[in-house]
Amino acid sequence: MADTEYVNIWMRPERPARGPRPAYSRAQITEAAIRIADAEGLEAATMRRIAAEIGAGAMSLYRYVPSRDDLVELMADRLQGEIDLEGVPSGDWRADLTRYADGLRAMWLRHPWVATAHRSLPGFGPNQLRLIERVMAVLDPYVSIDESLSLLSILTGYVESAARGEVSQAEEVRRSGLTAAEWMARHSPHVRQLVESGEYPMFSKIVLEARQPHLNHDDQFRYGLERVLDCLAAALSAPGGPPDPRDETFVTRAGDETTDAPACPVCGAAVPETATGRPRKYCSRACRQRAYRTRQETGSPE
Amino acid sequence: MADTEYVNIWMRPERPARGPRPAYSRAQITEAAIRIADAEGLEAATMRRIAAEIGAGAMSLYRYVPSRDDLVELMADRLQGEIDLEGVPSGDWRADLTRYADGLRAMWLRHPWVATAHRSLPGFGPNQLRLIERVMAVLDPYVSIDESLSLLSILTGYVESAARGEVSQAEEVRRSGLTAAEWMARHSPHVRQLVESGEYPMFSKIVLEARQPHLNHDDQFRYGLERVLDCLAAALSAPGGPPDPRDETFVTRAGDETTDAPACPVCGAAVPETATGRPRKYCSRACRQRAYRTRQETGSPE
DNA sequence: CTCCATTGGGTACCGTGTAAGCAGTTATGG
DNA sequence: CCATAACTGCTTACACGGTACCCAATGGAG
Repeated sequence: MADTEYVNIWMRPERPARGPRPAYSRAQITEAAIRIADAEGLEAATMRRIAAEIGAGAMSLYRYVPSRDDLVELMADRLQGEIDLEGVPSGDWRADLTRYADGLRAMWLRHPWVATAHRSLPGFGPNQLRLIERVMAVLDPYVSIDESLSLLSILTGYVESAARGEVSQAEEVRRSGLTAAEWMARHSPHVRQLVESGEYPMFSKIVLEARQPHLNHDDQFRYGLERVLDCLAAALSAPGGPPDPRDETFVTRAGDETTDAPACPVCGAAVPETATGRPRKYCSRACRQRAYRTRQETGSPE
Repeated sequence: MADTEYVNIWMRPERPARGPRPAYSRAQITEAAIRIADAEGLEAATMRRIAAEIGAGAMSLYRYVPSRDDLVELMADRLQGEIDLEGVPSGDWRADLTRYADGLRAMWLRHPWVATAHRSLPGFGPNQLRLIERVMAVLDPYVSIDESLSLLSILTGYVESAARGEVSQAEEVRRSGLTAAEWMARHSPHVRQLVESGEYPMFSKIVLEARQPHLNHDDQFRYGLERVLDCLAAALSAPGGPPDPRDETFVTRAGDETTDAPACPVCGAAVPETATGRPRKYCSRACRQRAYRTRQETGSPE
């Protein structure tokens, strides 16, 4: 209930104006969490474990991050920052998008747990925003924004879907504690049984005839990627665009919350009552912080 | 420990040979769990909650299912069974795949929690196998198994990616307890701030100019789907068929397609062959027009 | 009939995220 | 200079999660 006024992790200030120097930082916590998740999976990155990693108490983390979900969001955005698109757009859209696709996939493979953390929603994190700037600029000279969004979502969809496939097998293997070969060996009886039943001819054909699944993942990926890029190339020159829409804009007026409780002067949300009955002016610690900073910056007495 | 010999849920027999009649069934439990997950999200489908739903004790479920993860797998496979592909393949591959895509997306929208449950790995469940049989048979007459796998993974990747986007917003809204309008209103200050900062021109352009994001999701989906199907169509009619995965250099060969075939001077894509065999310079009318416009603006003779 | 594998149910354990209150630490007002 | 407010990291405590283990009841096999 507390701190509900911040829509995002990104809207919430990291450091307060006064008081002792924080011993840690969001970046440090995020880094530790990523280290653990890389090694043992996202579910191993519990609050206690992360805190132990940096030598803090479990609850201390909540001084920096309002909840674990928010921490995961921080982690996800940090990951987006790993995709290096320096110099993009270069003028060669195909090369640029190949680089983007490779970078995105490589990031997924380095951090298999993104499959769990990823929300497919705009998180508005700084790294994601920077990435959007680069990638969206690639097709901008050729097509409309709407078309750019559509085409790039096809590309990103392909990359993430491919990466998800690679990653989930790796995760399965990791979780089972077996090697990849052992995993395959364990599953083969079932597969053989399915094939021998004769009920699944296409499945059997895949198992018996297909060479793709046994192929180098890199080549598999690259082949599909070329197909997708061919698709984009065709679309870049296609007549017309997406269907004509009409709708109101995303940026709407601020919410009109109606509550009878005293309103927080910073965010306007209802001020929660404390158990002690001590009157509060702000709805949360964070809002109080913000008010102080604002007062300091503006020199306002109140 | 005791049940390690079973690789899968599917390998484990549901009912023992002897003893009292079980009071419940896997199907019944799965159904109840799906009902709860549909209404309140996958995280609400706890063992205790599911058991309560069917009037059993929490631990009783473990007589039917070895773990919650396995139950989730049962649920996921049940969902695959909802995709009706009766009569597929019909001979019209494009219609078949459209039906598959629509069915897959509709299933996702009915059960938003698949985004969490889905593992992108072959689970070898009966419904998934049946689905594979139908879908893989669609392109089987035209291309190799390997090509079928590649192309269909592009399609499935697009559909799931699109559905994941729609669903995750819906889930976000559901979890926050707000209406979609309220959610947007809550986020708009941050968006506005980002736009007004001037640091993110492409993002701003999306917010201020794009109409797609506010478009009917169905239309958005269908537009991208047509693009993907166009891509498949191009691959199906590629000269000489798909590259042979056994060929170690098939990757570069796939890349060379654009240079081997005459390339469109505007977009760089391969110029498609016409049914009449009439030679073309540009890959489409739009590219020709674009080249014409450019020529006029720059005054270039060619 | 007896036997006993299997049933559904209950209790208990450990690990999770996190709310609330604690004793120190620091910046600020007087 | 001090008193104090605001903040720090930490500890305790709680509700809830999956599930290991034990139980009496049940009903088919012999």
